[in-house]
Amino acid sequence: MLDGCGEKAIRQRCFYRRADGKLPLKQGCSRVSCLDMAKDKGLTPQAQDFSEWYLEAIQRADMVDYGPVRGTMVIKPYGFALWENIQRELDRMFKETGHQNAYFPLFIPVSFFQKEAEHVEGFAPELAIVTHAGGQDLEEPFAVRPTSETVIGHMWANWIKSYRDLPQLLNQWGNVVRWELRPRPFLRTTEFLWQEGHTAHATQEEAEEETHRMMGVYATLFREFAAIPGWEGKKTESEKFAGAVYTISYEAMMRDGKSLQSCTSHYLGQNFAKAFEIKFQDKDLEAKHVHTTSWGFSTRSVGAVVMAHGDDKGLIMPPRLAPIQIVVVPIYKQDTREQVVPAAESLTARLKSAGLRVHLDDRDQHSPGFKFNEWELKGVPYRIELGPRDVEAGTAVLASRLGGKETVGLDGLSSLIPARIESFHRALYQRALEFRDAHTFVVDDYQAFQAKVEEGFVKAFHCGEKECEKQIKEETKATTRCVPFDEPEASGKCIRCGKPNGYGRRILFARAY
RNA sequence: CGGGGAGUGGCGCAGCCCGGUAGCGCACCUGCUUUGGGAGCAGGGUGUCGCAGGUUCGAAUCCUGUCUCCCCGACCA
Repeated sequence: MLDGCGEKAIRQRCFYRRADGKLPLKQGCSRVSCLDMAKDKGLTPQAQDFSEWYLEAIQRADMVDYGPVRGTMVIKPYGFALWENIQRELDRMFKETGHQNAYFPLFIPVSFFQKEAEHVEGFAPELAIVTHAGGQDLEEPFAVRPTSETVIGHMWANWIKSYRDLPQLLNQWGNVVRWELRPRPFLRTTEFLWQEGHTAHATQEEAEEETHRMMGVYATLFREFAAIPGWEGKKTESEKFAGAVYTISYEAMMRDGKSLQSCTSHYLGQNFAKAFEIKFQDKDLEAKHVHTTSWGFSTRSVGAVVMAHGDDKGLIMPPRLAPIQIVVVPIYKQDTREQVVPAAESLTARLKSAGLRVHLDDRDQHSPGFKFNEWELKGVPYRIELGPRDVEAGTAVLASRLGGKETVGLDGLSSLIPARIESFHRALYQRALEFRDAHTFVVDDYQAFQAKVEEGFVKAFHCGEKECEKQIKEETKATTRCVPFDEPEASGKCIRCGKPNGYGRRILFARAY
């Protein structure tokens, strides 16, 4: 029999499928589909298997590879470039809101985690603990940080004496480790990169204001840069951060209708202040505990960008964050090469000096068609095709990743592209918003709830009891995502148990990553 | 940790039942012809067959042990 893509290959992301999208037969496929490869090098369609699509898309776009230890990943240059662009914008906004960067140690004494009851309970199962170092067992084992509230609290206890030392507005860029049982690249990895902000304030009001302000920064990043609409709202008791008084999150919808908790901001009250004795003397001469906050945004957001915008051709990069905003593909035969390539080079140089992130794909070993597909897979917003006919006419073909080609004059390109990038951003956001709204349902009976939660987000009333929430999760796989801030006040009966609603409005449910 | 599957060139697989010294496709390298939507031909390199024992004249293949990975469930940015 023929060999090639057996059944296992289908499951384990052999990239070659039949052109009709059907799974090849176990044996017949084999070579048949392999012969089809030349014709069909596409991704698994999203509608067929979204999670398979995701894994193929990020690997073939060359963003990521698996690390040797389970649950770890290598972020390759193309993926890291996206993260760097996210970092740059966030870091700028953190500084604009008065924060300073600092760095706290990776290793934290295990005993620190035991000082805050909820915190220890929440994080104990996923702590990686070092018990052996320097050739011998350690007297006191230390944890690899899963988050830094405890070390920072410990340091603050020394640093903060007076109300004059407040507020503390700190941010740290770094890595954390959480021993995850079911990892997926970007979405859930054992080690991940993030930013964690930590602030300490004299009053509750000020700390709560900070909690919301920073969620606002995150929302700006998502809406204005990543073009991802979402819902901001408060987490229910069972979904909040371990050790927080309350948690607010940004819930974004992926193209399979599932929710991705894309970042969180916590009001920690005086929980950590009491556990770590962070006290200050106030103006009224009283000794008081500070109020703290923390807020985090991780490389998970890279997964959000992929899953919120991508289509069957691959990624679609939001242009304000795209590592490459425009790719120039010269098209030539041997005898026209000398004519086309220099023109493409000078066009690239002009676009670069207009402040755009441009790449000239002058590889000789690939055909233009191959390059078109590859850059579409990588999600580059705009492509400029430049061939001999164009050079002669002083034009170029401008192709958008959202569809459509047009012939444009070479002279005006440097001023045309920035405007196009802005309209691309708006169109991408609009597209995501329409998708989100088309997949969000207001529901009042449990049967409809069960049906709709398979298609997207559901807004419904809930009693607010943990046990009831748990039942819903078991029965539908859906969890409470948040109590959205912009949801109008209303009253009604709990979708499942019929008791009076506990939040004064409908809350958001969805299956989540 | 419970249930299922798999470890063979970079990737995906065949070979194993019935032991005889490893093969296919893709990728990669070289050359020529190509290049406006995934190019063609010719030549070439690539393996401690997951690891450790055992059986045997001989093990990818049979036996024992062990490790790892993937999928499904309970935790999470």
